[in-house]
Amino acid sequence: MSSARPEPGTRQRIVNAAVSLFAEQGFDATSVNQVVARAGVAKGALYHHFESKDDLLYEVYRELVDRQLSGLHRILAEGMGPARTVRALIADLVCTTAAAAAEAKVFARESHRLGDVNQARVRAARRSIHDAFIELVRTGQASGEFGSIASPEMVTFTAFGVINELPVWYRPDGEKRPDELAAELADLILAALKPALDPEREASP
Amino acid sequence: MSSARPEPGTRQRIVNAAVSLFAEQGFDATSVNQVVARAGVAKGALYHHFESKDDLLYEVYRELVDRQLSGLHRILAEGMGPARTVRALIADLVCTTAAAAAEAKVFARESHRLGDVNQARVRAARRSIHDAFIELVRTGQASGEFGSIASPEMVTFTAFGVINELPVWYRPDGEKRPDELAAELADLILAALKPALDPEREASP
DNA sequence: GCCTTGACCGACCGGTCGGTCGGGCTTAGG
DNA sequence: CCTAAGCCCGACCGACCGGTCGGTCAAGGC
Repeated sequence: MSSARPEPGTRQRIVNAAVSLFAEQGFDATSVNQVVARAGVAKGALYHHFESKDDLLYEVYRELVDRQLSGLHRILAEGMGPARTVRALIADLVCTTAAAAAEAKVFARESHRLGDVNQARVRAARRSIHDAFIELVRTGQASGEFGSIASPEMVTFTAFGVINELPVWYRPDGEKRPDELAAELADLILAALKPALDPEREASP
Repeated sequence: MSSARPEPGTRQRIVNAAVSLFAEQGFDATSVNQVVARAGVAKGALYHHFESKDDLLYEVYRELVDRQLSGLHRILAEGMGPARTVRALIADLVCTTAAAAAEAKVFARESHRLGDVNQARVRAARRSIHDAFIELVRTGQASGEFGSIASPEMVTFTAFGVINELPVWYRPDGEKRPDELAAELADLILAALKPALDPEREASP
């Protein structure tokens, strides 16, 4: 009973300590001694569960990317129209990022420190999310539901730009909840995607 | 004569080497030995011109922030309306960032590694640019020239989000020139700032 | 010709880093 | 009770780091 979170277990404690320290100081500036100290374990325990310091960093990335990818697939599977899908994707990404701000901060800052193999893996996943968003905008523009003021790429870079920077300025105790921020951002992006308002075509009554 | 750029001089050579290495590998992962090797000087030369490795990093920041601040003041001094000012600011920031992509990459990634004093200085400058943009949007919304779909803060975070991420995806040999990217981004932001088109109020005939 | 100045050199230093390894403690099977 | 296996401990290692410092050398005033 009360098995909610009695104790995270050694491995998870190490990951948690690493994430918070990496977010505070950066990956290179954090020593493994600091990590094990905060986790309350000895160095041997870390190297029992992880191959290297880089492996530990990769674990952080893997968790976050997995979460984002599963969110993407879940939303795409619902088969909503472009506008509602864009809104849902933004909401999911913003809330996920806000809820894991420390991980996201590390993610944005230290991607280059990953080894070649892991870096390629993370980049590929990242890119698939990116491409899905581009394709979504393109589809909406082709069907006329979206306007074509900006290219799908620019819209996507913009949306992901804010989201990636979110860990920098988001404060959990701020005045706006993540879902409010998400709604506002979605409003902004969708406003920029409003079709040109030339009243010809079919217009309203 | 022909004094255009005969040789950058020792100090500048060190800065250039440092910027490129910091951009490639990150600040911590770059040793001063690597810097002096690429610059083609000895270690003593570096410590003759700079107090410390951090001082060298600060030099990079100072140059970039100075350029951005002077651009901001120049544009604000022209006294154009909100829309044209927003467009000019975005154009300036995008082009500046694209032209100094390596510096901007370092800037975005390593700000936390600066010492307290220098960090405060850089943050203050950064923030003043930020605040000027927020104020600009707020003014435009108050006068009715801009719509109020999104808060000034969100618009600003969005604009600076793309710009800060630009060094990640911008390629000098890409198909779009920086000024084209800037125009497209400005179009996007201004489209999101279009006033609501509710036909009541004064409307057309 | 001599002396001062400052840019630059590079061997060297104390300290810290990521990573290792022999061993202890606990649990389960026999 | 003994054994085996997995988890974990922490003293320790060699490499390398940022930074120092005594010295070299060319330029220019006197």
